[in-house]
Order: sequence, then C-alpha cells, then structure tokens
Amino acid sequence: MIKKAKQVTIYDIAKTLNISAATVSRALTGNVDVKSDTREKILNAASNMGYSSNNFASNLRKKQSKMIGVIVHRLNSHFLAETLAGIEKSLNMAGYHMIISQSHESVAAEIKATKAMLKNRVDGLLVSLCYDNDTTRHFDELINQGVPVVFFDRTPINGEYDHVKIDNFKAAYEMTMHLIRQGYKRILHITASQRRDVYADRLAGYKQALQDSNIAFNKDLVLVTDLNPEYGVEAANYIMNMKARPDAVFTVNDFLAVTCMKALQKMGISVPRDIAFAGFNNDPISKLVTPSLTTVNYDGVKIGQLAARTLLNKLTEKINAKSNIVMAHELVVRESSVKKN
Amino acid sequence: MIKKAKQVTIYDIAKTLNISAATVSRALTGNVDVKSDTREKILNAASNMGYSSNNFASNLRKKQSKMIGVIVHRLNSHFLAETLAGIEKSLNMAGYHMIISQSHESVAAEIKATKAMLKNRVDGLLVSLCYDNDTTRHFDELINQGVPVVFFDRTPINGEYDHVKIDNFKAAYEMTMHLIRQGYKRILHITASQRRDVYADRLAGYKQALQDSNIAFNKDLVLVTDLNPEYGVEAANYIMNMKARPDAVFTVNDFLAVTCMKALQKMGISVPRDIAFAGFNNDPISKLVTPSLTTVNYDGVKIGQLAARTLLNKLTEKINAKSNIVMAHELVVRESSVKKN
DNA sequence: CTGTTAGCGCCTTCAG
DNA sequence: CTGAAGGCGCTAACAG
Repeated sequence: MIKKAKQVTIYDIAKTLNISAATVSRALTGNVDVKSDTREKILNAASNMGYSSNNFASNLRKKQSKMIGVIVHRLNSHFLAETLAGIEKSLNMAGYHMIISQSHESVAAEIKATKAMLKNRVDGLLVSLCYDNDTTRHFDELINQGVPVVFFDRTPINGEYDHVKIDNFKAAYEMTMHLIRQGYKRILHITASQRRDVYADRLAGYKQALQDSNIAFNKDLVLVTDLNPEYGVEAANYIMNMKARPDAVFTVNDFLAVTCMKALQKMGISVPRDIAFAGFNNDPISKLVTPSLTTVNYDGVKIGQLAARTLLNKLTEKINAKSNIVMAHELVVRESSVKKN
Repeated sequence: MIKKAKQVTIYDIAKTLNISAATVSRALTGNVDVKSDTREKILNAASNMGYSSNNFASNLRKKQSKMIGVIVHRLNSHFLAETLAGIEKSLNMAGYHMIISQSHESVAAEIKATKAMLKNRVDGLLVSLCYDNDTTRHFDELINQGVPVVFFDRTPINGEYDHVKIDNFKAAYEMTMHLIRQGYKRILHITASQRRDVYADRLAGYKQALQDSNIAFNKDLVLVTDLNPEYGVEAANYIMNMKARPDAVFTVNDFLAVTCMKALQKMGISVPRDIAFAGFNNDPISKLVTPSLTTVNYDGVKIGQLAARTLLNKLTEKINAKSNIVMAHELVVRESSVKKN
C-alpha cells in the first residue's frame, strides 16, 4: 500500500507566513482584495511548498463540483468517440471536467451509473440512452434535485427532456427517396430496437418515403438487429436465401452496411449492380471501402460540443427553457447506391 | 441559474429517527455492527427521504476519491477508444470511476490536465503521452505525493516508469521481415515523432530487419509525419514523384496506410502488384478495405484493462515493484502485402 | 450495539 | 486589507 504524503494545506502556508488561512485562501482564489505583496508571498510559498488545492474540501464548501457526468452505452464506437471528444473540449474550455461511465446497453448499469454520478455530485449530466431503455425515472431524481440532464443522440421517446439530436426521420426519408429515385424498389431496411428513438424515427422516415412514392410497405423487408457488427454476415445470408431479393439495402449504421456488403460480395453479388447499399453515420470506413458507401453525414464532435454547451448554459443562465436542438445532417451519395447503366 | 434542492444528510435521517448520525453512517456504509432493525429503519428512511451520500465529504474525510484520472491525446481514435473502454470496465468493476482529459498532443495541456487531476485528488493516474512530450516532471509531482501513475501505449522513453505496452521494436521487425521475405526490397517507412517511444522503437525494428537482411538503410525511405490522416495523400504524391519508387510501404498506423493506398490507386498504382502495403493497429478498416491491409494486431481493450489493473494493484498491494508489462501482438497478413505471381 | 466528539481542508460572513 | 469563527457532510476513534 502506497502511503500518501500528507498534503500541504492553506494552514501550512498561513503558519509559515504568519498570516491567517483566510488571507491565503483569498490570495489563492484570486477574486478578493489582498495586498499585492502579501499575495505574491503567498503564491511563492504555495509553489515552493508544493501546495495543491483540495477540490473535495472546496467543493464541499461551495456545493459545486465543476464536474459533468457522461453516460454512454460504449466508448469504442466511432460516433460516440467523436461526440465525447467534442464534449470534453467544450467542458474543458469552461473549466469543467468529465467523468464517464459506460452502460454497455444495460438499463441496470445505466441506473447504477446515474446514482454514482449523483453521489459524486456532478453539476450536470449528459446522456445517450442505452439500447432498450424506456424509463427515465432515474434521471428525474437528478433533475428534481436541481442537477440538469441533457440527452444527445439517443434521447427519451417523449420529447420532454432537453436534447441534442439530428432529424432522423427526415434523414431516413431523404435516403430512402434517394434510393427510390435511383430506381430501387425493393429496399431492405436493417434497423435496431424500436424502443430507441433514433431507430424508430428512421424506420418511420423509410416508411413515409415508400408511401409518398406509392410503394407498398412490406414488413419482410425490415430486419431488426442488436447492432452487433457480426450481424452483417447474418443479414447477408438472410438476403441470399430470400425468394425475392431486395435491390437495395439501407442500414442504420455504416459498419453493419459494410460487413453485410462485403459478405454479399464474397458470395458473388455485385454492388451496386445487383444490390445497392446505403448506411448511416459517415464512418471513416464508408469513404474508403469499395465501392464507397452512400451514407448520412453529421458531425459528432459538434453534437458533443453543442450538448455540453447546452448543459453549461442551463447551469449558468437565469432562464430555464427547454432546449430541443436539431443538428444538421446531409446525404453523402457515393458509389454504392448510384445506378450505372 | 438552477437552484439545487438542499440535500438530505445523515443528520436529517438521524433527527427523524431520533438516533445519532454516527449510527446512520455506520448503517449506510454497512461494515460495522448495527442492530438489524435499526439498520432497516435507517435504510428505509434514507430511501424515503431521497438520501444520496455526498462523496466530497466522505472523500475529504477518508482521503481517497475512488477516482482514477486518464489522460490521452485524443478520444476519437479507434485504438484509444478501445483502450478507454477496457480501462472503464476494469475500474468500474473495482468500484472506481474515471475522469478523462484530452491533451490534444500538447504538452502544456497535458501538464494542465495533470495538475487538475491532482486537485481532484485522483487515487491514481493512467497516461498515454502526447506526441512530442519528453518531460515527465509533472508526473513526478504526483508520484512523489504517493499517487501512482501507470503509462500505456505511449510511454516515457526511459523505462523508469510503470507501463503497459507492446514490443514495438519486435512487431516492426517482424513486419519488415515479412515484407522482405515476400521479395520487397525498397520499403518506405512512414512514421511519426521520434520523441515518442512507439515510433522510435518501430523505426529501430525496421532498421534492424533491413540490416539482418543485408539491405542498406536509405534515409530517403523514411518519412516522418504528424499523423494527420490527410498526410496519406501527401505521401502518395511524394511517392509518385520519387525517381525510384518503393516497392512496399509500411506505415505506423492503418489509417495513414489506407488513405495513402487509396490515393495511389486513384493514380493508377496497383496494390500490391506495384506497391505493397502494411499498416499497424488492426483498425477495423484494415479488414474491409480493398485490398485488405496487412497489419499488426493487438488488443486495445486488453491493454486498457491491464493498465487499469496494474494501477489498482499498486493502490492496494503491499509490494511496490515496478511493472513493465509487454502485451502480445501478432502479424495479420492480408492481401495488400502478398506477392502474386 | 450506540452516542459523543473532533476533525478532513476550504470558503465566507462578520468584525475590525 | 486582514483575522476569527463556523460549518459544508461524513467518518473514526473513544467511551459507554
């Protein structure tokens, strides 16, 4: 067991300088009048003695932690990593730190993490919900105690909570329309839990596009997955065994699209000639794969920054309005969905 | 400004139940003898009153935070995201939380983050050094105060600090040997700052393999980059303009390899016929690109878990030996480096 | 098994 | 401009 050196406190500095701890505190926090030469003496002593302010004591006293909790389903996802990078950047600029937990798509873990965040007295919480969560009671507990919560990407189904997201309905509608305009009619949609708004909204957009194009919705052309990347291969097998194969596949994320596409190619399917492909997220891989993948682009870093700033605003501003922010997205049309004649 | 509800304390519970705060504390922490029915009464009251233990007060008293600091150069990197996922998992299982900062490859930011970690009284620190850092004084300050620091992946050049990494020299040696055995003789190595051990070690491995194969080292065949992915295109142009082009390219990361390879392919180069390629990291992209990319695989999640566990061990164990852990790696030979006749 | 007491280190009135 | 005093909420002796 490593024993910690006893830490230097403001009292130690005060004693050395024969002044009071109050003055030391004032000089160190810098925001009150202290004679400039005593301030200098204090700063020097602090530096020489290796003083480092104890945030626990300070936080306990001030009842604020300058810490923001972040709960995501996993860290090793391209999109979430981008988002977290954006969050960290914005928080850091504002002098906040972030403490992260993974829910691993488990509601129980999400609840546990939320409770831990409360104990750590985070000043606010940023959340992207886990896969099949449909309860938000554990967040209400925080909110009721005055700890603001902002959701990003995967948000509660009812729009009653502050959130930052893209218009998933519209994006999926546009993508489906793009495929239809290219002449594809049997579009297979690979999606995930309909309890998660992002996937439900995308399916709705897909359906609407079919309807607006007078194409009958066929529920055999919707596959619900758990987003496990290996499912791409399974989906490919499913497609090969269909009596009437789709002429296009539209998945809710790029990775799934790419693994499925690669598996089909190995089985002799030509993309996009036999089957076209479209994904979602603009993962770096979508640009580099052959054929390059048509997808929906939106800026994860920006979403993160915006979510963080929205939260910080709630912390500091007088007004307490609900923020429902919709970020821009764009279709990125690449080779995988363009019909060659 | 949101005003926080005044929080429920053990004193509130004590008052309600007409007992002492000490007993409440004991019942809540659970590790001391309390009569079972008073314990139950306390637990009920705590739940009803919406009590949540204040970690600041507890930490201040106990002088331990159950928080581990993590400093990395960025969050949105596939390898680091994997590592962080591993770290979070191990810490979480041990009841620890993690607080993350990005250095953005800036020594100043790294130093600032380290100081903030100290103020937050983290129990330990996990670090992957920033790009051109060559000073470790800021970490010594923590270590001297009894806060253990474990480095992973990018570690201090001198091996005097605890660390978890792979044998970069050996991996690069093996990869270069593989290329040489395939018949490639003019192997371009694209690397990064030689102040970072990982890149210096890989260059050394590359050189050793050449020497052991009686191929003269040619410094025109080493490119030093800042790891910006756009550099891949630049490198491709550089290659096209060389009087004597390389017959193989070995880069220190997959992303660079793929962008360079794709750029060359667009300019009419055939891979691997004209130029072979090998990368490093086994990024998911390496498997899905055409041709699939030969690379070095090592498990980021495991490295993270191991780094976290190493740190936790130092926190709890009596012995205080240095841990220099070398993780396994393996060559993954794919299409991009295999000579076809 | 339970209560009393005394801080952990810091900040913030209130006096001077 | 500076000092004294009290308390943020919790835990760890020390007594009963």
